[in-house]
Parts: sequence; C-alpha cells; structure tokens
Amino acid sequence: MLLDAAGELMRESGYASVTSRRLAAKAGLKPQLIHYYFRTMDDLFLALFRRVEDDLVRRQNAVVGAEKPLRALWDLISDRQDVALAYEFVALANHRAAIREEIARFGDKFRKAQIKILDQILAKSGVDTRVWPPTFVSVLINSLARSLAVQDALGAKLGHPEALAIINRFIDQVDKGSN
Amino acid sequence: MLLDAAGELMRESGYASVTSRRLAAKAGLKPQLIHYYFRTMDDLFLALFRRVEDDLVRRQNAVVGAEKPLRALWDLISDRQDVALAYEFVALANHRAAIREEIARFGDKFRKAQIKILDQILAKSGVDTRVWPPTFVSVLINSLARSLAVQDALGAKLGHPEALAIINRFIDQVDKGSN
DNA sequence: GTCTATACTTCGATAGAC
DNA sequence: GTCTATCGAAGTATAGAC
Repeated sequence: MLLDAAGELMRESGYASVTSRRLAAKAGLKPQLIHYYFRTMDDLFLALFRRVEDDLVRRQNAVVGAEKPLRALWDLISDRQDVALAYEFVALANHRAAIREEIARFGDKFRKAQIKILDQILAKSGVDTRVWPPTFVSVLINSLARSLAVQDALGAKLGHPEALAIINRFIDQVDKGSN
Repeated sequence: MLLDAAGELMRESGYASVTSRRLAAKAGLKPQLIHYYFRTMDDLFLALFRRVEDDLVRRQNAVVGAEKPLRALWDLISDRQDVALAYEFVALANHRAAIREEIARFGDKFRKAQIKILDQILAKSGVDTRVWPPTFVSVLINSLARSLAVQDALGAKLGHPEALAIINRFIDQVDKGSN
C-alpha cells in the first residue's frame, strides 16, 4: 500500500516530493512508520523500483499470447504512467548510486527478454530480419515509444502524427503477417 | 556564472540538489545572494533553461554548414551533458508548471527548426523523402540519440552496438550524397 | 552588490512508551 | 506495529546594515 502511494506521488509530483512526511500524509499514517517499514528512503525507492520492474517484465511476457503481439508490446512501452515513472527514476539515479545500478541491471534484463520476444514475433511475421534485426527493432521501438510519450505528456507534439503513421504501418504489417 | 554552476550541479547531482545553499557553496557566495539575483528558485531554473535553449538552437543552426551535416546533428543531440540536463528538466517539469510550459514551447520550436534543416540535408543527399520524410527522420533521430545516450550513461548498453551500426550506415549514406 | 541575522518550514532518522 | 517526542540538518525567503 505504501509503495502504491509512493509510486503515485512520484508520478504526479516528482521523486523529490516523495518524502516520509508527505507519503505518510497520503497514506494516513505517521511519518515515523515509513521508517519502520523502510529504514531509509533509499530502501523505499529501491523496493518500489523492484516492484515496478517485476510488473513490467511480467506484462512484457504476456504480449506473446496477444492477438496483435507487436501492438501489445508498443502499447506496453508507451504507457504514460510507466514512462513518467521511468523518467523520475532516471533522474533519481543521477544522484543515488544504488538506484543507478539497479536501473542499469534492469535495463539490460528487460531488453534481453524483449529481444527474445521480438525474435519470435518477427520470425512469424515474415518481415526480413536482415533489414529488421530484433535487437535493432527493440532499441528502435523503445526509443520512439518513450520519447513520444514523454513529449506528448509535456505538450510538445509537433511531428508526432506523421511519425505515428509510419510506426503504425510497420506494427500493423508485422502483426498482420503474424496470424 | 551562477547559471553555469547551477547547470553543472544539476547534471552531476540532479535538480533536487540545486538549492540556494549548495549553489552558493559551489560559487563561493552566501546563499542569500542567490535570492538577490533570482528571487525564487523557479526564476533561476527558468533562466537556466532559456540559456541552454538558446545555445542549443544556435548550435543546431550551425550544423548546416558542416561537412557532414547529419553527423553533426546526430552528435549534437547525442551530447551526454545535454541529454542529462534535458532529463533533469523533464523531471523538474513534472512538478513545476512554469518549467513544463517552457519546455513544451521549446520542444516544438526546436523540432520545427530541425525539420527545416533536415529538409535541406535530405534533399541534397538524394535520399527518397517519400520513404524518409524530414519530420519522421527528426522524430526518429532525436528519440534514438537521447535514449542511447541516457542508457549509456546509466550503464545499460545491450543492443547499442547493433543499433548504432545501422544508424551510422544511414547517417553516412546521407552525408555522402550530400557532397 | 554583499554581508549578518533571522524566521519559518520541512527533511531524515532515532529513542522509547505502549 | 503504532504512537509521542525529539534531534540536527537543510531548505526558501526576507529585512536591514554597510
């Protein structure tokens, strides 16, 4: 419950506003209880990150069974809430070594799993994997999805429709061949 | 001088560590002087952002005259220092409305200028702009450059060599035709 | 412009009673 | 597990002397 509240606070107001006092207020507890469950705030941030991490890996694995797997993957990595949280964690990692290491570890783990999944999706789709190697597609779609999501959230959308048209065409083509 | 120090602090330790006390310490001043030059910390962040903004637009305009213009643009938007700062500002924008608006405004302005430049570069290069519309190339290279830079900085580099090989091939092809 | 002094708030974290 | 009490540090910001 505390981690839920912490995540919400972080997405809405940034990592700097996740303080023991504010978090406690949101959860209807006394600030001291935060330190009972998580000795330091670093412990809390790490616990939250690991939780989000597990959830993302689990959801990513689930796209394999979807009717339109690449679309499902794209939607997953485009999720506004997730992207906002990811940005906060990256900024947080800038001055918390423990977080930075965990993010780096996760980044590679998530990508490794994603490449495996894309390998299957692309093979079934009939797309030429010499032109579109799964590794490249992974880097490509994650970059695009996150950039578009964050810029959209900020309110800068110039060029997005044109880009999305091309991206959607690619996704649909892959998912069409997939069935 | 203060803005230089603030930018450095922000890149190194995150926006949350840009406080009047720490900034003053770094600059060898008393904390109260910060408030003399910038009444509030918001004013300071805005002033810093506008400064970085102008600098980026200026540097982007300069790539037109470069021998390898697309490579010059790619290097510009891949700059580790700039990307780190950009992430901090986005995170900061999450809970400072004034910053968010300024970033959105800049995002569209920067992209608009970039599309214009890419229009020239791509036209000269002989690349088929029906396959590679300048707007799409703009969204694409900014997404890729920033994602790769930030992940690199964190220490997650899985798949980067493969992606860069493909990106570099495209850039070289464009710049080759450009001369 | 730079200083001292200072007000007020919020922070992380611990001790100890129940 | 939850409470009261409390410490010391750090934050933003203002007033006023020089």
